[in-house]
Amino acid sequence: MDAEHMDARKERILKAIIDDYILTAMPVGSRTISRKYETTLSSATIRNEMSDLAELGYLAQPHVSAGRVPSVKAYRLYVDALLSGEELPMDENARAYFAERVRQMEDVITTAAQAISEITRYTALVMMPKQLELRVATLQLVPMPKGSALLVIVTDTGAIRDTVIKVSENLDGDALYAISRMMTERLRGRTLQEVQEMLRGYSHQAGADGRVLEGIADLAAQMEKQSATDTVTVGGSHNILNYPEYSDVEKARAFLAVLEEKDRLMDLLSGSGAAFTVLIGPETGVPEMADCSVVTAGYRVGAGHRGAVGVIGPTRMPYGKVLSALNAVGSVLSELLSE
Amino acid sequence: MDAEHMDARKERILKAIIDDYILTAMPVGSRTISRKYETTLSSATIRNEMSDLAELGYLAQPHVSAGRVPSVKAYRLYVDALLSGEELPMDENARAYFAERVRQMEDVITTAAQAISEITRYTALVMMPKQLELRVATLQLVPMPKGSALLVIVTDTGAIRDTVIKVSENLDGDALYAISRMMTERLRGRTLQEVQEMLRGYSHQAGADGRVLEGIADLAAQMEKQSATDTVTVGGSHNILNYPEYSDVEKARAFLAVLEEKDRLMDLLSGSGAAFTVLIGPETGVPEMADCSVVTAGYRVGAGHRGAVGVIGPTRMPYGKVLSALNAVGSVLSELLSE
DNA sequence: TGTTAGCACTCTAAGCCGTTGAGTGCTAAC
DNA sequence: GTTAGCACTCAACGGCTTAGAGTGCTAACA
Repeated sequence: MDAEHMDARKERILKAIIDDYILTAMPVGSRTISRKYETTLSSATIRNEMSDLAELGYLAQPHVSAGRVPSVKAYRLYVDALLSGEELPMDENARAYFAERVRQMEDVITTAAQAISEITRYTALVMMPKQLELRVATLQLVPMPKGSALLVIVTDTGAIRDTVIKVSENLDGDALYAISRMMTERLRGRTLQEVQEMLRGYSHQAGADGRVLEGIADLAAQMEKQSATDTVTVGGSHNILNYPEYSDVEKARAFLAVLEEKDRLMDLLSGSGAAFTVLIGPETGVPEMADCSVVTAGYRVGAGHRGAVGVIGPTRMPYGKVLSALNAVGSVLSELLSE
Repeated sequence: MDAEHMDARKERILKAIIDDYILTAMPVGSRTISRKYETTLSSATIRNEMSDLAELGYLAQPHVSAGRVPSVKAYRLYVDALLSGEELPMDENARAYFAERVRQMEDVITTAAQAISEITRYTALVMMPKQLELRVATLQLVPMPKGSALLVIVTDTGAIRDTVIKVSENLDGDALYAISRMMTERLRGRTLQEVQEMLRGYSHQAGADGRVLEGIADLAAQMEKQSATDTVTVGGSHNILNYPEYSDVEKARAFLAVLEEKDRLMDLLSGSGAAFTVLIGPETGVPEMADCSVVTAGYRVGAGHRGAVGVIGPTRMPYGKVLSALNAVGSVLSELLSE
């Protein structure tokens, strides 16, 4: 039996099977296709075609008297067709999620994760790439009640971080501003790394309040630590429970446990660097997600740097819709973070 | 048949049954008690006692040939004994969780939720009470690259909120500080409500950059909105999957759905106002949590105000351990937030 | 009077059919 | 190349049986 090659009809039938399976999560029989999709053909004809498709490796049978289920190879074909198609449509209401609170990078990232998970009803991943060589732009002390002050550091990229430190009770707003000015003058343009080195040296000297110097060094260290490594945020983690693939609590637990391991998630997101990536089932390399696919889209953040947004859901997911959602959120992110 | 009254031995047996059930989640038989807990008594004797306890309403039988399961009344007795006992021990390593990042109130709350869920392996709730009448203490603009500035508002209670706003490109650090000083002078001591009213009035006038005024008003509005209502944070929500009570995905989903409804959670936390509260099963009034108990502990936050920390877990939970964990985290919170 | 051994009884959980129905593969006719 | 028809397979389901856990009761004992 020569395995026949794909022709247009086979492709149509395969697509119909995938579409139906995505909808129902149940093996698809020849009658279903004959009645719902290819009404001009009888179920027997569909059976012959399905048999060929099975031989070509596009369909699998859970058991002999069940319908057919798309294989990884089938999804691959399906997705590749999608990706090579014309421009992806853009889910338009994505922007609405960002209407209000655009504050810091972290907020934007969290909002994005929430937006994606709500739009798609799957688990969302958002990756923020590391930012090396952050340089101090401004440093300021804001007076607070009771001998405290809020230390704010702003970097050249616009990242903001603050912390509360103790200062002498007799420093008023003007005094704190004077210190801020002086420190900004000295530290502007330095990398976080340099700031720490400089201040650790100073701190034994006299001069300004030692606690201020220490506070600055600590905050710089913290900022560096947080920004020197890619971070990934998860949204809608328990959406997975909505899908019959994970109606077994054990499987669901294993899945959720993987979501806690940020480095494994990183591997999923830091794909080829292409605009879109789709990893299907075993391609993810994560056994606990054998029934899942990971769809990712890149977004620009400033010069050259790239982040990624993604979705984890059952292999049978409406890839088209997911891709447009990611496309939309990715664009909004590029826009917000490239300013 | 007169229902006998409780005596010391009945109480011991009941406690043994509860302890065993907490451990195993399986109906407890008379043999188990006779061998593991009351080794001097035969199973027949235990059976007689258990029969009495059942008649008194402390034990239930899933079916006639199964062991006994503690009733709500039994848990109540067990817990009340616990609560009226001597001082609760304090889980000592709770403080370790707060070692590093003590920044804003929100951070503390989130950390607390995480700490509780990790210590107990249950779902944690942390309630932060509303703060009416917040008054502005300081207001400051920190220069940022490219015609932006970071607007920071600090209240008399030490709450901090910031937002990025656009300002004229030609305002340097000193100019921004001058504006900050002026605005602080005018707004210090005003409630957030008043600030908004004043600024909405101004904004049509000339004077300072209109966008600054608008930014301040917006931020004040946001702060007020956030602080005017009790908020509740959830940690470790999917810990529930660890327990056989929720090995059914449907039940687990319903449970997780309730966790999203903050107002229902509020009802659980805003209990009697006692130091500790335990709601057992149906006492929670949440049908989706019929197999759960809610344990809460209050903590002080500033003058008079009270927040609450809590745990949601299966009715058969080690109440003693949970109470000490909550006690410990509550104390740390009181300490951190009363400063 | 309280404790215990013994025994009959009950009821779930687990395994074992037989049946049903969906869906296939193959063949023969169009 | 398409289709009707038919034999065949296999999971899912319900009914049945069995094994085992645990009870309640009774009678004997200290």
